[in-house]
Amino acid sequence: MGPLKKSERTKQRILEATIETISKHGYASTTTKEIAQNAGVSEGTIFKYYGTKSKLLQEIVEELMHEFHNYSVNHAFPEFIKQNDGTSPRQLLRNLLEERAGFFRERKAATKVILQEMMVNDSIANTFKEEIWGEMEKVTDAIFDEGKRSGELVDADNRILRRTVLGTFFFRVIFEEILGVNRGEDQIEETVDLLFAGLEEGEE
Amino acid sequence: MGPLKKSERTKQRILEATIETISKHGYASTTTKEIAQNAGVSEGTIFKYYGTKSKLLQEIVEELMHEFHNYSVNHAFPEFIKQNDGTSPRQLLRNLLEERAGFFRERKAATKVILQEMMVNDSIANTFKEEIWGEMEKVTDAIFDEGKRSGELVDADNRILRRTVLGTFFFRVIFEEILGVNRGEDQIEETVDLLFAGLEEGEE
Amino acid sequence: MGPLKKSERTKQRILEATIETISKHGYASTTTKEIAQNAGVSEGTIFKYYGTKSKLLQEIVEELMHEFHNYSVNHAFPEFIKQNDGTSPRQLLRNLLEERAGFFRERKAATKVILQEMMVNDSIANTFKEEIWGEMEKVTDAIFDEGKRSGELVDADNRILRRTVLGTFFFRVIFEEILGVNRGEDQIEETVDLLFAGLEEGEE
Amino acid sequence: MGPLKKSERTKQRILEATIETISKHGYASTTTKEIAQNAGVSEGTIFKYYGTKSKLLQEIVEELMHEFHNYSVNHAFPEFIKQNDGTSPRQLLRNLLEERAGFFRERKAATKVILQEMMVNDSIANTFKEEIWGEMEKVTDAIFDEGKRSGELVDADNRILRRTVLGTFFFRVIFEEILGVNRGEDQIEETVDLLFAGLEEGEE
DNA sequence: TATGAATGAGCATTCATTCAT
DNA sequence: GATGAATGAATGCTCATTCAT
Repeated sequence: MGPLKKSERTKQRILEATIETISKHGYASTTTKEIAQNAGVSEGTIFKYYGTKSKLLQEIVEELMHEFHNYSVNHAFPEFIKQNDGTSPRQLLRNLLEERAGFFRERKAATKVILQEMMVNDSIANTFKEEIWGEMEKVTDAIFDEGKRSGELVDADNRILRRTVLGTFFFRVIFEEILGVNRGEDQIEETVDLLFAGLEEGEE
Repeated sequence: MGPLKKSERTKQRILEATIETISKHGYASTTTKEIAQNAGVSEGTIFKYYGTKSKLLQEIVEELMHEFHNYSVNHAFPEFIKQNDGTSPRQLLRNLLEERAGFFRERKAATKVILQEMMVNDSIANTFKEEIWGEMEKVTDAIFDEGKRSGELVDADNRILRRTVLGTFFFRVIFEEILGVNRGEDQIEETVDLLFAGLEEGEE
Repeated sequence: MGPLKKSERTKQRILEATIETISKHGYASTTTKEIAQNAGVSEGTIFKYYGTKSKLLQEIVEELMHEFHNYSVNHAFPEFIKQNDGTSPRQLLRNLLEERAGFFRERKAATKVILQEMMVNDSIANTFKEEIWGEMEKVTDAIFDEGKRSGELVDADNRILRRTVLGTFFFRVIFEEILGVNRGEDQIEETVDLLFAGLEEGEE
Repeated sequence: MGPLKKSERTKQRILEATIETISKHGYASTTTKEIAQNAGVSEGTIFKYYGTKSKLLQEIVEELMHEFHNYSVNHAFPEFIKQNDGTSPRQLLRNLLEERAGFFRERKAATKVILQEMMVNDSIANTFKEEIWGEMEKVTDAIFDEGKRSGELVDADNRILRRTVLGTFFFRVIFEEILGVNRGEDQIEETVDLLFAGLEEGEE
């Protein structure tokens, strides 16, 4: 692919400025004037390309969903299938969570925008549930079911297993990365190991 | 105590309508007109009692913090100390999380308001970190340290233990209760049990 | 007359607070809440006694006009008539201006209110022109005419004589007393003497 | 110079409408809606150019002060110095007052705005005292001192001389031009002559 | 293509006024 | 007689949006 046309570069600059700005103050408190300043264009230009302010938000959501979907299809699933021969559930989840944490970490601002707006915007909440959550349900179900089938995993309700694994994961992504509580330097790997081994000291 | 004075009742009605309304659309998108309608008072009355829109938000945060603090001091800590003789860490955490989940469940709308605004309002983020998170760090540290001392708990970094326990907890409170993903009927108890036992089937 | 009834005292307190408050910020920028606080009563009480905010202003104007009128009839005119036998115009004006300066000086705040509102309120401007200015025209005309008849005064148009005398007078009252420019300690007497003698050094 | 840019013309139209409107009802009673209608623009446009209502007032004051200062430096002072050889104080004051009366007469509305607000706005009162009054003190002091030195002027305190001359002047400007009392057709010249000769008929 | 001038509906906030107690 | 609770119309100001150039 050749270099982007000038107008495409302008569109992109606007989108980036929008993500950056909204992630700081929220969609409703961000003005198109502010976005225009941060993007280095006039307000008129924003409306030329995106029509309305709310379409800017839609665009952010759609872009992230699209990337997430691509990522799943091109990255996570093939990997999972490839390893499906002998890799342990522990290792599979380790890999999965490590990769997805990376995905969101590289898109911290856009992720924050979606988390913010998810709470006040039903359409975004639904998109999240269907696209992101739905996808994670599918993958984890596959891992859990296979793990239980092979006897490697405790025989618990997938919903509870998922809460444990993804709760820990989202806590890491949301609270630690974005809000900055409980901050540390570790890899997610040791957390997964802990989950698998349990918090209680095994007696022998 | 006798019945509230009329003006106190009005103040309370306004606050409740504010919580309800903001929790649905977010602070910035909620108009004082909307709040007034939902509270059944005139806009003027809102400003008579609360001065500015942002003080309404402050009031919500402060009230929740105050209740949380009272709850911790009067409820959680005494309970914890009373049981500190022989109760296992597993049981202590079960009790703690069950109670706190109840606290937030009873204040679902106010909790949602704080979660929303935490992401765009530094002052609220800090209040959360100091008051709520700080308190939960303190209690869990006490439990973890004592558990490790008595050999009942695995010897891991408190930060990682906490991520596992509180991640699972907040996931339940935020995602399940408020966003409605992964919804089910269970008690938090079985999740704690699972955490303690580990996800992996012990071999025998 | 016996002591004022309680309600009369309250009315009076309100009026005084109104004069004091309006003289500082102007009628339009003064709120009834502010007046109520300064008078130590509730806002409701103000409306009980005066009905509307603008009637408070009317009342101030009317009271000052009434006092000015009383003052003229009971004080200035009899004095002027009594002295009308041989007193010089110079002495008559000295007395007149000295007394009226005293009148306004004792009612500085109310005078300021009227000067302020005169510029934006036609009804008050007319009252001023008719009551105060009209009266001063009448008295000065009498003095000027008699002075010219007796050959003691230069034969100039009364309008120009009046501008000289009353301009100097109002300058003193308005600018010096109220705005504080050109401030000093002198009596108005020497100014009148200067006016009569002229600014130019007579040659001899 | 070419024609003003469109935006400059709009700014100017707003300022003129503001002066005209405020001079009629006073700053506090004038609404931005009213100004917008009189200027033929939308309210938004006013705020685009001036930010706040109070900055509009500031702008009026500053513009008048700027013009007055330019006028003094470019007009009055050079004239005064040029004539400083043999012109009599009487003639100098005649010229000075005639010119300044013209200055204010050409800016009647803006002058009225400043007089109104001077009484309720300390910052404007100070600007008036420092810029306008201060300048007039300086010029009149120069004339008075030189007049007294040359023996052409009576040996009186400058403050009293000034009250006589400027009182008469401001009376003319404020009361006659703006409030319409004592109205006539004359030039200020004869008033100055009267001041210099004195009100009293010289005996010979 | 991109701008900046202009708009007007909508917002938070104020304040004179009413009225039950 | 006096209060304070409540009102709602009006205000200054913001901001997404339009459009001529």
